[in-house]
Amino acid sequence: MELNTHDQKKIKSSRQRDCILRILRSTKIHPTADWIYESARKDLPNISLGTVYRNLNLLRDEGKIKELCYGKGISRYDVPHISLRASSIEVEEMTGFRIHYHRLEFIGLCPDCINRSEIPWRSQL
Amino acid sequence: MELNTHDQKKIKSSRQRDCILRILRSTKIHPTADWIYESARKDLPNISLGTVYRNLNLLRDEGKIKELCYGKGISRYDVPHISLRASSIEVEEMTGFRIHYHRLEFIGLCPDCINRSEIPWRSQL
DNA sequence: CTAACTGCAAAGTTTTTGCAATTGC
DNA sequence: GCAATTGCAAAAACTTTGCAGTTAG
Repeated sequence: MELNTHDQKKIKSSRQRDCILRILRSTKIHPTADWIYESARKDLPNISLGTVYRNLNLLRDEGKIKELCYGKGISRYDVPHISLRASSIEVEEMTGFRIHYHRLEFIGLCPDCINRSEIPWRSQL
Repeated sequence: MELNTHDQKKIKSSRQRDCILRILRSTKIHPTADWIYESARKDLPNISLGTVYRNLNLLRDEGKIKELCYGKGISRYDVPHISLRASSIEVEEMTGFRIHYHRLEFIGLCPDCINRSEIPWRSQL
């Protein structure tokens, strides 16, 4: 068994995939596969749900879209803790606060500094 | 149709539920329902997958556990953006930075201030 | 006692996949 | 042309639910 980096098949365009991406880019909600399917059928009445799933997976693998996930499906379970994945709603439920906004910062090295092995932010701590 | 706050049934203990909670509290991974089921069968060979699901939902409703969620099940899709759910790894992939740590803040009203309708933090903006 | 809980199996929901036909390059 | 893509339908994967029997309080 060999790993061949040339195995990746080349992607052709298709009206179905274009339609799905257009739908995703023109909505503010985080639609489900089924919502996308119903939406796409207005343009392409014969599109199938299987095609929607195949294209969503393809677009995800390409990095063009992100797959989010809510409380259904293959779920994993954990005892409570505040993590990066905590949502404002979860924080509200935990604290009784009414959350208005949040701020998320990532601190690290830029690509140049990684190469120079500098740690410029450490002196600020 | 009336909403009766006394409708909530009272919870009895059960060996099955105790076992599930014990498993969750003694592992560092985020197990799937099926992993929990297989794990629980070592103690209770006759436990059923349905019981595992019922108890996980019950414990979630009680707030004793959190349901997490990875790339399967009822998924929702979105075009890329940095959101609360972005992980350090995702940020690294997007930016080329090497992330060392992050900071997450939630800003809002405490329970008392909600009642007094004060917005003390607004003057700081 | 009896309401909550259980195991089992069937049903429900969401996603993937096999296949023959179609389409983009 | 030929590989990528599609529609369709069947299968797979995951979760919920109905029911009759069991159990905790």
